[in-house]
Amino acid sequence: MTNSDAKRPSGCPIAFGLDTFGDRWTLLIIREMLFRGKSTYGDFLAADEGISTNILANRLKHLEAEDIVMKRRDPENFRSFLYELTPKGFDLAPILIEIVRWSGRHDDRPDRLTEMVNRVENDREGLGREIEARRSAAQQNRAASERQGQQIN
Amino acid sequence: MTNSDAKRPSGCPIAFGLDTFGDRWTLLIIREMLFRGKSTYGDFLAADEGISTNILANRLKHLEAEDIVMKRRDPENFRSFLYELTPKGFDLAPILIEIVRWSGRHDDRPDRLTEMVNRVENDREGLGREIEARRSAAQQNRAASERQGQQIN
DNA sequence: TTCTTCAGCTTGCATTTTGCAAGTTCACTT
DNA sequence: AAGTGAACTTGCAAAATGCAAGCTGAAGAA
Repeated sequence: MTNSDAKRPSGCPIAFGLDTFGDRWTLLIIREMLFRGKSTYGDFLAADEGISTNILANRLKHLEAEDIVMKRRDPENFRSFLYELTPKGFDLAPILIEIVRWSGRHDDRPDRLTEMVNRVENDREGLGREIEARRSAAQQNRAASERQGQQIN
Repeated sequence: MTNSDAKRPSGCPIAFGLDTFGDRWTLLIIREMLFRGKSTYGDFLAADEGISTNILANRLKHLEAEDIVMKRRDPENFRSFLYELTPKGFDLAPILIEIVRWSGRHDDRPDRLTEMVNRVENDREGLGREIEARRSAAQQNRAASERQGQQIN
């Protein structure tokens, strides 16, 4: 789906955002990339929530079409692919961080994990640097791929 | 749905948030309340995106169960109801604001409306005050309702 | 050079969720 | 007593999701 065939062409930026990443899985895939440095199809399949393979394939295709992720061959393992966030994808970080903060305040289940919440509340700078590092690494990779005219399929 | 019967009990705060408000309609309902001061079932039905009545009823029930909205009779029109955000609901504001900012940066459709984006980028303080005003008005109303032991159905 | 494995999908089908339209209830209004 | 407006509820068709099984193409093993 590109921007022009949005399901809800209401002009509202909230609606636009939800049309782009507002389903039950997309932000979890982004989380894997942004906060956990994951990058392969198998990584995403292995995430705790158990996304099914057809949905994952569908969402990755959608995210590529939206220019939120880029797919390229893994230069170290040529039968695998790497999915990496674009700048547009990295820009989703503040949204995810605010979701983490909200959940940290309002999830009162006894067994909730607080690692990510603690990170966001007590080491926002460190987290920011980590994400920034991933962002510039991704940029290096994009540049390198372009230099090599790298094939994608 | 209460916190304890989450669809994805992974312990991740992102997953928790998505289980609570991560469908295609919930945040649009919240938007009507938070940014547009809307409060009735009819208001929500009339929103641009055209939510259907059964889905709306379902989501409002869910939001009430999650303590994100409260429902009470309209004291000025006793056959109508008012849906108002709780503090937990108001706390969603930063998430919506970050979605607006992201869309402002990345929605490049020619006909996109920028009113809300402009507001967020150029009058964040004014917007903050407006939301804060709604929050304290809601608190007054909750207090008043409790004083009167107001019935809800 | 064929055989196996691994990563990344695609396909088929049952279940669930969504969307649309029509009908119901209850509190007023006339 | 009949009518109207607001807030739902119900029934059913269409779409999305979830699960399991199968396919494909690159690498490494035999």
